[in-house]
Amino acid sequence: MADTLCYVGNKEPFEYTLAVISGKWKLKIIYLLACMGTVRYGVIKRNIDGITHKMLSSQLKELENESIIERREYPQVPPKVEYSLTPKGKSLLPLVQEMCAWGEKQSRVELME
Amino acid sequence: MADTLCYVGNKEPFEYTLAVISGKWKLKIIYLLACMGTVRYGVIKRNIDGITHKMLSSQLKELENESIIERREYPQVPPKVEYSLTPKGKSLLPLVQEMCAWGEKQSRVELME
DNA sequence: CCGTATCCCAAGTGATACTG
DNA sequence: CAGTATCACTTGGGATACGG
Repeated sequence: MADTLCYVGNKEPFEYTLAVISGKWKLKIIYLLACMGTVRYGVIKRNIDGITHKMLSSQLKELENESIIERREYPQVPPKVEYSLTPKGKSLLPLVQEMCAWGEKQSRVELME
Repeated sequence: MADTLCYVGNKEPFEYTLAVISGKWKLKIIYLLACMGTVRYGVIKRNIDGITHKMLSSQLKELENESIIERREYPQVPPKVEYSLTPKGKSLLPLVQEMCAWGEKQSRVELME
């Protein structure tokens, strides 16, 4: 089963991905940006149920540090900041799609039982 | 960008997957079982760095409740318990593979920069 | 509007011991 | 060996206020 999966003595690829996407809200943020493209801070906040100001800020900053998302600030008053996926972030789209596909499949399976 | 991803008013598939795989150690456990097949409790513990007895127990139980893994107990002394992926768990393999592939790709990208 | 700092509580987690 | 219970503690993260 394992031959194409297990990197003997080299679990880094999997661990690396895990490190990037783990974080209470990161995948949700990535998913949202994948769906909505370029969006303002407030829009993200309103679309992620239950997230607090503090958590959104910190998660966005971490994703930015990992070059998954891009932060664009407009020099105006009141401030306007938009976030979007970087190329690296967009390269996560297959993963996101796989997650969607799996979730869909499961709901179909449940219906059949 | 969004057409194949965004389920307007229906984020359930993504959220459902998220619910299943989120948990501090779940993906690591799934990955390990994907690599090693059927393994005993103690082997899992020894192969996941930093996990405690309590955490491993609770995460295994949750994954079992979600039908991702199967628990098989042998009626002997001392006890022997083996865990493995269920069909539902195995259906997560593409996701795990995608995570591995992405991690690999990133390490190559970094080398080129 | 967006970001950060501070305070503070409680859920989550570790250590330990006990049971089957 | 595998699992559970208890207790104590750490720390994630919520509420709030202030700053740019």
